[in-house]
Amino acid sequence: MKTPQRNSVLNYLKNNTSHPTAREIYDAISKKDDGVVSLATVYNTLSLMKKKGLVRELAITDLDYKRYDPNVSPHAHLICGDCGKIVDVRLPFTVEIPEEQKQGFDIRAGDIHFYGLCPACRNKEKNPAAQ
Amino acid sequence: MKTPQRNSVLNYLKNNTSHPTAREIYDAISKKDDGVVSLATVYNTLSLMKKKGLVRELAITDLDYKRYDPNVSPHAHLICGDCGKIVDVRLPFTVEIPEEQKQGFDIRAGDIHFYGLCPACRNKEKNPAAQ
DNA sequence: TCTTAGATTTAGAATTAATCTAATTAAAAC
DNA sequence: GTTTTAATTAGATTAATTCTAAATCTAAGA
Repeated sequence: MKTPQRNSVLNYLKNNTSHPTAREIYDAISKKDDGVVSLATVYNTLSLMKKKGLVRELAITDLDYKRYDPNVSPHAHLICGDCGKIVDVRLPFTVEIPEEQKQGFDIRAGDIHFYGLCPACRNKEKNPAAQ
Repeated sequence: MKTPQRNSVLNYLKNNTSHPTAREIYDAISKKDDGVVSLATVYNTLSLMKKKGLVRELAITDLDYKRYDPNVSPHAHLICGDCGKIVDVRLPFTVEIPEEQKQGFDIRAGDIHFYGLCPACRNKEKNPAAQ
């Protein structure tokens, strides 16, 4: 059903590559649209969008919150273990499990996450004093 | 430091391919060894093992708890979206990001997760009445 | 073997993301 | 406009994980 709240969430996520948490979405919308949505509705809407395949939910090791990605085309993620920044990567190949390794599973989706340090945090590590 | 509690956790994880949660580890040890360890120590020990590279922590979309895998050699995971079962898969190739796509990241680890239905849950879906 | 300093364990409290509940409000069908 | 159904919401609830501070162990040196 079309509601202002759902439109707000949809609009906020459209072309958003920051992989926000539910609370970040809530905070951003609340600031911009002056309180048109509650946190519960953000969760409800994300759950709905997920069911419809409009958003991917990302659970990432070492990050405490679920993150949401409106880009549902195949891609991997680079995650900074220091600042938590997440960026998209389009891999120039597809990763598929050979049939004989599937152990009877019917595979329907996949996540590929790479962990490391982003450029900014690499610098910080080299020059801690520069902070 | 060598303690009975840490040994318990280590032994429980050795060759364990069930990807248990912290609580599952705690429950299993408590039952077998009759209370030699507290839940806090299980968490402490897992955190230590993680730091030492003896265990991998898995955050998996749709599963609410972190899971632990003592198999730290490169491999992917198949995850059943219905019952939550996780099994290891050794891929016959390595997945690496081309240098020009790394966006300055220093990559140190990776997770590859495939989501779908395990054989048992595929059957359940076909024959719901057979339940 | 005894002592002791430092590390480990622990119960229970605290934190907090996410879910649930039940009442209010809004949407859309007619 | 009325009615029916779905959506929103504040606040309570749940539960994984972390924190705290006190008690207990470990291991190495005397």
